[in-house]
Amino acid sequence: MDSKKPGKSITIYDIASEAGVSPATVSRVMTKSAGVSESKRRAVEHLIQKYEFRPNALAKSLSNTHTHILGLLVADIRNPYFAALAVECEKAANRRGYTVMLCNVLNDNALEDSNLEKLYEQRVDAIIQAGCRVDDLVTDTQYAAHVNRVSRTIPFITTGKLDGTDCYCLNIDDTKGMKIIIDYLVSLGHRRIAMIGGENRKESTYEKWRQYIYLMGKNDLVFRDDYLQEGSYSEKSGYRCMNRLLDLDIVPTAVIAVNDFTAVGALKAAAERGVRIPQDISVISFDNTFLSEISAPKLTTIDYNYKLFGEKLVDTAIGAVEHRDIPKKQLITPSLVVRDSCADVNQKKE
Amino acid sequence: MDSKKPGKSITIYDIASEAGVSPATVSRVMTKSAGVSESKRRAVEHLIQKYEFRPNALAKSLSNTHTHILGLLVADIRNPYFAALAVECEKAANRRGYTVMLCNVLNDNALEDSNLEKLYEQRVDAIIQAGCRVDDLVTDTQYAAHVNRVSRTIPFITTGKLDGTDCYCLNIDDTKGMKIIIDYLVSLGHRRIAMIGGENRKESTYEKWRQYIYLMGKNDLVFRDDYLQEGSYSEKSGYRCMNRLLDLDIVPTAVIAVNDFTAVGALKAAAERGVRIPQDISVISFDNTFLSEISAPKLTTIDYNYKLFGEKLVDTAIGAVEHRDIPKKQLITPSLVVRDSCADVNQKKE
DNA sequence: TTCTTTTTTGCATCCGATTTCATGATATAC
DNA sequence: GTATATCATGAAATCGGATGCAAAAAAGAA
Repeated sequence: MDSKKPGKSITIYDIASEAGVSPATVSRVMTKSAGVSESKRRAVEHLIQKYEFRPNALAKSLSNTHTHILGLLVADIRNPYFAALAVECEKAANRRGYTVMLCNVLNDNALEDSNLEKLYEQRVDAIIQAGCRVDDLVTDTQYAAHVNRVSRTIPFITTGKLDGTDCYCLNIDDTKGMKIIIDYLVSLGHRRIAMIGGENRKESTYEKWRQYIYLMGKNDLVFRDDYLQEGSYSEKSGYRCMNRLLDLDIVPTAVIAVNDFTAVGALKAAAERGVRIPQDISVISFDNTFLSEISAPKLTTIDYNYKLFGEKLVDTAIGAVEHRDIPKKQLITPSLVVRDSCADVNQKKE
Repeated sequence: MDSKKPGKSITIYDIASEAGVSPATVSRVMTKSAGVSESKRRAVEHLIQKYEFRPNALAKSLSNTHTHILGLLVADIRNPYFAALAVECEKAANRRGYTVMLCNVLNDNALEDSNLEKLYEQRVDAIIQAGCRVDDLVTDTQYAAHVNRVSRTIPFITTGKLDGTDCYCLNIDDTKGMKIIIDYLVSLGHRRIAMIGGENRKESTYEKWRQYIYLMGKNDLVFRDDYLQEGSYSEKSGYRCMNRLLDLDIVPTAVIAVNDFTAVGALKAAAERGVRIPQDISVISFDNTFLSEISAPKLTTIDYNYKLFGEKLVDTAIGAVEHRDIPKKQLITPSLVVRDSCADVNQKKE
């Protein structure tokens, strides 16, 4: 039957008995705590090497009530934005001796709830939530209550706002991001600027729109309702929105895409209709995922500084775990990455 | 100080004492095991509801020696291929009551080793490894030894081959994949077929090349050394390889890219030089990630059936955990997804 | 040498579940 | 009404480490 799969792993008790010491001493060696004589320490260490002993993390966590695991809930890891963020979180966590436990929400509320419970049952030290329902403009109160229950025992960090809960919020400063974009386009001489993609129920998109409209007015630029094309976050959506813009009587000279996917769709629509980017129309987007590097032309885009973002997320989580005094709200300032998709309106070259 | 962060979660003991029963009874209710009177069961269930009691998974796992967690080591989750696979693994695992613990190797051997140890310390029930060193043609013997030690106690499933270890291997049938491609191109009348991208030290790439060369001969097609352009797996590499092909005296009529990234690079090179895809040259690739959907034109590509792949990976893992009789080697048959990047050579339309 | 002080060491308990086993309570059979 | 089988229940051990505490050993002081 299970001829060779007994595979019981060895324990500090095994080491202890072979070394002729107590399990407590082995434990002290493992945790490098003081008060072990040099001779016994060496004896124990030798056996640890010999058997390649690796302590059972479950037992460890059970006894000292922390797991050194951070739960990370993301909307969908297949989206390069979340993948980039998740990797940076994992790196940052690793550097600090923590592990990340990743769960995908996949736009499924039931799955989001069950993942939340799973992380809770695993007694992760903190939960970081990026995307998902937390980004919705109007907080689902039942969900908020759910989060509140969990966050009573486990620190909760979110990239949304999640009103009515006791969470740490860490956001990208979308207001500033949009301002950087508009300033840049204005500096290139653009006056007819459109914006495509996104859903108004999403906090960050809503903020971008609001800021877009505000800055249109403030800079005395052309604002038309049909220059703000609502959609979603997909390439298809960008394609559709861009086509609608290209059908207008007066076509904009610059298009802001809500994210890289949308921008890629816009590029495709333009290419199909023989509209040259950036000579005829400039395109600029948010996210700076690898898509902006591989698209043709490469996209000028707002970078979220994933490394810093991930690091702050993790630091906030760990800080909360260690009861340090962490601000409840923090903002990350984005920056502009200039590539090839924007041009000066006055230098349209043939 | 920690004014409101005591947050001790409740236990079966708390429930037991309030219900006036023993912890054992509470446990029986939790695990839905038989032998609890209806009255006590209801009393306990009521308290579980009331306090929203969630059992400590650590304690549970410690006592019954399985965690219901599957470790998943991937090369880099930012690569859409791994993201697609990871999500399918997670879904499949969830369906079977398991959780996935994901770790990125990020092309860093030390990180790969430490992740392996971390998963071992967590006592995950099984480890699935996709990409990483396992895909190397020549197995690093030291690494194999390392894996062997872990796989003594934890079933190990890999998408590579990993000679000299006791692992379950689950591969894509690249031989068949290449045959499907060549057959398809031949059916479209192509005779000058090139192949770009990949590294010959990677098992799956090596197999593709070998099969490509073999089928060139078998089908009596044009084979030239410079039609096989070695590179890597990036968009940049595809771009460079494609340019090299376009510089040749006799340009191929079809190009096989080792993956979607490479194909996207090839499309970009072609576009820049005014070469139309697919009218002038057909491009076909492996992977079928979302890139093949958003590229222009959309890519005809080999699909790996991520759902089935993830499912088999997870089933193999769980099967091994449960000591069921699982084949040590399995193959997944890929299929062709026809989109817009290949054309019949005889119908070059102006 | 004897009395302190300091350092080592192990015993025992805890963390929070599961599970075996013995016991007491019920139900069924004769 | 007694004997037997069935069922419900809790006490206690277990999983594998961490750690407070007291005892033992070693080191220092007088």
